[in-house]
Amino acid sequence: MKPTVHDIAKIAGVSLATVDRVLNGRPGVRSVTRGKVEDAIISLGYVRDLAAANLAKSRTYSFVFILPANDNSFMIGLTEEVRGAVARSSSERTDIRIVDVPPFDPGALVASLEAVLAEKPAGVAFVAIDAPEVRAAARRLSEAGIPTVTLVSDLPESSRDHYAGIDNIAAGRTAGSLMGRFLSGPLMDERGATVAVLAGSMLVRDHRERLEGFSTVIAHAYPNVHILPVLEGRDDPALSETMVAEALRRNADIAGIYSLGAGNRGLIRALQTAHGPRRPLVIAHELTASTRAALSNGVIDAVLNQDAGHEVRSAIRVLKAKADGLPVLAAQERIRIDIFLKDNLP
Amino acid sequence: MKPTVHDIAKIAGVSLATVDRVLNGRPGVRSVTRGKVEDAIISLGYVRDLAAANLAKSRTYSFVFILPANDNSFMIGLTEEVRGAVARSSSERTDIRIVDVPPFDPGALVASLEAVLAEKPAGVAFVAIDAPEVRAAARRLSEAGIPTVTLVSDLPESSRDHYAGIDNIAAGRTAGSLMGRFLSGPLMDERGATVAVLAGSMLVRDHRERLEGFSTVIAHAYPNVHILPVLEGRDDPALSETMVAEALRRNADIAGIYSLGAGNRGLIRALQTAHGPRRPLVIAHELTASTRAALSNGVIDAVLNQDAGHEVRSAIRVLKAKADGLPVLAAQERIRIDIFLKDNLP
DNA sequence: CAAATTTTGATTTACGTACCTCAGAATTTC
DNA sequence: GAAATTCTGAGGTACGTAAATCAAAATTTG
Repeated sequence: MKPTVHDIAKIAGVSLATVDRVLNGRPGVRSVTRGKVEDAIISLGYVRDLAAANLAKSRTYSFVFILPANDNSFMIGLTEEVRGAVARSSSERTDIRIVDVPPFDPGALVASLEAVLAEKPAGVAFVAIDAPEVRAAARRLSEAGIPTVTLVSDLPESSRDHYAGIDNIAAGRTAGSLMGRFLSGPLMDERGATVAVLAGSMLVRDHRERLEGFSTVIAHAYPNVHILPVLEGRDDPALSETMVAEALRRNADIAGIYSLGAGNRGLIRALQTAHGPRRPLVIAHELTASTRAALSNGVIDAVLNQDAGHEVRSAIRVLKAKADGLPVLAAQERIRIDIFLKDNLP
Repeated sequence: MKPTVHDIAKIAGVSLATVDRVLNGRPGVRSVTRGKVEDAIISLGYVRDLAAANLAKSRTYSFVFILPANDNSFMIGLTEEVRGAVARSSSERTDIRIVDVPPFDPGALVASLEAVLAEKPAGVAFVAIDAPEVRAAARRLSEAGIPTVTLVSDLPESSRDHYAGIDNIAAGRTAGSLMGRFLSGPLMDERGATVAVLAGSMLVRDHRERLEGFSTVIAHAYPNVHILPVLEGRDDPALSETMVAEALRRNADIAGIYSLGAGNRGLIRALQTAHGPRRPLVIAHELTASTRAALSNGVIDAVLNQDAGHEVRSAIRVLKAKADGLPVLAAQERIRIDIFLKDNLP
């Protein structure tokens, strides 16, 4: 039988009330008595029954998810996943609220974080923007004892408790390695090969990190692959399309394209209308309806993906664990970089 | 406020006892009364509080994991993951027991399943062997109302409730696609390229399926890649090593090796001692200490992996859900094929 | 040493559900 | 219409913990 508070009281020779005071850190216990109770807890190997405790407290975990009101497929999918979690939340004693913020706007994010801080939720998840004022707001949350998790985009060297997202440098390295290997041979002559990079904005940390990883691997392992200046398409379909089309026109010898942002719809349109000597090798990020279709019909060769559903569920698990002061299973919470070819599409 | 049984009683105009009889399918309720209660349940949107119910029943889920006593790294890791789950199980109202069976022995597996059936656990997970008698034993379990999950290796067209493992045909296709792309160019001349396949045994379903996927992609997309007859190394390090060494000696032009079983330690040793004109391109399965090292230092080029921890946790979640009659979140329970290059090693 | 303060015990109620008993009401059977 | 049977209500206890009250004991303070 699992030991209960009653067993502790019996072994320690104190009353239930005292055990309760020790367990819940309430005042009014001499240190000698506290010691006796703690010894009993250890010797019995007591672990609090969380289900019973939550029932007694009639506790619900109230979490807030702050999400950018972005219109790209990935962010829409992410929001959808959080909605799904909201739908399931009642049966899991969680009460999840979604707060929308304008995208790429540190000030708005800070304002949201402040507003959220005021209502003292049991935990906050947000898509970070890498700015000092955001870091300061995160610090105020953690100083108020509110567990915080960054989602998709991290805020390193801050007081966040956890990051639910992929390692973007590793993602860029992986893209670089695939690009190098796929290009070696058929698409590369003795003069080397030229590769274009399409990003959203170099102001966003994820994009910077992916480019960094990509460039590093290319420079070290595939020195005869040349990377053109980055095209910043602001994750906008129309802008991305014209930029890519323009680049293809100007550089007939583009052998590969790495799309590290969310401008894939435009990229795909540009590729479908272009008619160069040969189709460039394309590696993109995020499996959406359009990238999936492009992968199937050979317009895109590989897609690196982060599973938004996993990220959301992981964020919730971590927030819950932190709220309960429980340890986090690191292996379970590591968000993986999925590599999809047309052959392993789910 | 979430509705409770008390609210149902009030709305339906019956007593708590009657509500309880309806909710738990106990006899002694006229169909008219039952209807009133059911209407109230629906109109209130009542959902039973599982935590409270389990507390009242002082219920623990008793699950049994039947695992082959195999000595390869993957199975050892899998067992380790189940052990970890056992360690955590007390705090999750689960009581998991591990049963060892001799590997590759359908009779022994059936005997274990029978023995387990006798003790009526709340759920069973087992690594299936594709044999009619195993299928029959699984049927008896499900007829007894015991949820069953196959782990790592499936038993298709059986009465199992769920399969916690990867799609091995897709894994083989992915390996084929990577092999074809990586080979095209530097390692392939106009005469094409030769590829060797190292398997454990063609009697095991996973291995057959991986080979099937691999061969299909190669035949369709890379017709000038030739696959040598499969080497069956029985997942034994020594045997695998001699078979690979022998093959390399006989076929100096082997450009690629696909290791789809668990004979990687032997394979790596053979590769390290061989000194052909150029290193073959190697794709293997399962990220273990040895494949990880080989990936880092370039002996292996890509590793396809299934995360044993995820499989075990998924199996437990599914068994729990089935035991409670709850739906399963398919997206969460899909086990993915991880592709590791040296650049995205975790 | 008395008064004030702190510490502890005993007891109770509550959370939402399960399960049991027993009495009384309603219905069916003869 | 009486007897047998089936249904229903009222009430209780339990699961393991939280949280509160109030009295009694121990300790510290003046």
